[in-house]
Amino acid sequence: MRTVKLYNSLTRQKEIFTPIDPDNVRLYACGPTVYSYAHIGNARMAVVFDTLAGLLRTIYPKVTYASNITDVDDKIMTAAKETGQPIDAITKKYADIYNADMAALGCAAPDIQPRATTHIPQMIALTQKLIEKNHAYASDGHVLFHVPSFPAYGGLSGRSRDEQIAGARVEVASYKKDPADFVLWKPSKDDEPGWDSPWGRGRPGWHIECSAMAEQHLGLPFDIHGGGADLKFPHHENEIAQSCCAHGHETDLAAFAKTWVHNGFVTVEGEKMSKSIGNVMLAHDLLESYPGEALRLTLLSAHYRQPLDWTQSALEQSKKTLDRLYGVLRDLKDIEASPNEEIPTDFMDALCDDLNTPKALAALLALSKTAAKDKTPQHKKQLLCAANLLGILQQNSDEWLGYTRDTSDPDAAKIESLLQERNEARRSKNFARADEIRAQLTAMNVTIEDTPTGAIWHKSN
RNA sequence: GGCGCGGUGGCAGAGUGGUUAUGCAGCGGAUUGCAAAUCCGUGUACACCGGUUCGACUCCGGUCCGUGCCUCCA
Repeated sequence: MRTVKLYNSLTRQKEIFTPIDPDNVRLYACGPTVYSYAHIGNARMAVVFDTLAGLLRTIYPKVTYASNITDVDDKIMTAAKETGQPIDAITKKYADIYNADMAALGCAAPDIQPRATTHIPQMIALTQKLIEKNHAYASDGHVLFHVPSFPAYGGLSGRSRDEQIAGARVEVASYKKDPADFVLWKPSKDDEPGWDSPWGRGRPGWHIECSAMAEQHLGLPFDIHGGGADLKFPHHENEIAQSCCAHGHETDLAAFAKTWVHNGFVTVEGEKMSKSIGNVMLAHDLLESYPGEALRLTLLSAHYRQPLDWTQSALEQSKKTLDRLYGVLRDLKDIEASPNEEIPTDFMDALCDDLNTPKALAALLALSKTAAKDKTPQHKKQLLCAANLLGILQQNSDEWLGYTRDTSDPDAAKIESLLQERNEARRSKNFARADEIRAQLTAMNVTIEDTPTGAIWHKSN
């Protein structure tokens, strides 16, 4: 059987991935807080873990992929205040948009998409457990995790508690026993969302939800926990602290999740993406002008752990690459893909080596070259299988390339008649007129190709 | 200040102790009335300085530069 190697942030090395239960590989990735449109950084996380889940599915009989939606958070409350909309309206709206946008990027829906607000009792129970075990304390309506009670704290991000305090830029709240302590539960004002709890009406801190939801839906320990690199500290560090301490695994950081996978950051045209610079690229907006597959390919064109600079030219290049691949598929239209064919070894080797998508893509391009030349059912099938694993080439090639005829298009008749006229002109060697017509069609976004069997055209976009 | 990551040909981007990454662009050619599309050919690039080695872009040390995180953040 094939094995996958993954870089484990917890051990800081590439490891051979061995499932805890080979009959059910369990994967959790931290999803978005739904207060706005998903940006290209959110999309990278979704695409990376979708691809990882897909790879694992080709190897193991069952994969359970959970990715949460955070629907209670101070940022959401702020958005509600600013827009005057109710909180649930906002979270529902943006959760739906998130799912639609990620689907457009070729991401399969996670098997489980838990929401924080439907897991409040589990979070309260977990918090109580931590208090019972003296890892947390109630203070001034808050419940805080007491970091000094967990000497192993900091193991994921590799920083000692003292270092954090030295580097802290934030004022220490008075209700904290220790500057590093973090909130498990906090009180809500009357106009804020809240739930009854043993500590009064309040709402959960950010980190506890993932601990509670991962435990409930996947069981502990589970195989892989993922998310953006920036979540390593404090979010993932705190998840580990909560979950390990609640279950008496104070010395074993892997008692929550065995393998930690973090994707790198996305910059935009060389700059950090931020609201103040105004360069936040929203998946939703990009999908207006580019197909989801082009966005997806761009996100997979760098290794997932490397930083990715999002540029217009990278996006154009992805589009071009897809055009060429679809062109190959179009040439193979009449070839029936052979029913069962293995995914090519070098392609799989690349993906299995810590999800090396750029290398896999190179293998796929080599494969497309072979397929275009040999035109065999086997090669076609291999190409389709490999592309499927990357989540590309899922569409009809004619449609992608603009060869399909939309009869409702008001230009269609005009294009046809111009093409006719050009054919006439060419036959009578009136090339000046023929070129004039081509220029006219080019202006209409129509590209002509003269083939041995006659001229064909497609819409260029 | 602390912890981390990275500097590869015009651009994007893998990888390796000694052998072509790949793609885009460019250049040359085939094809075409001219194009388009396609095909063929074409680039000894690995920040700098030392060290280890028969041999380093790849390992070690240092320098410079860029960048991320340090309790809002995918």
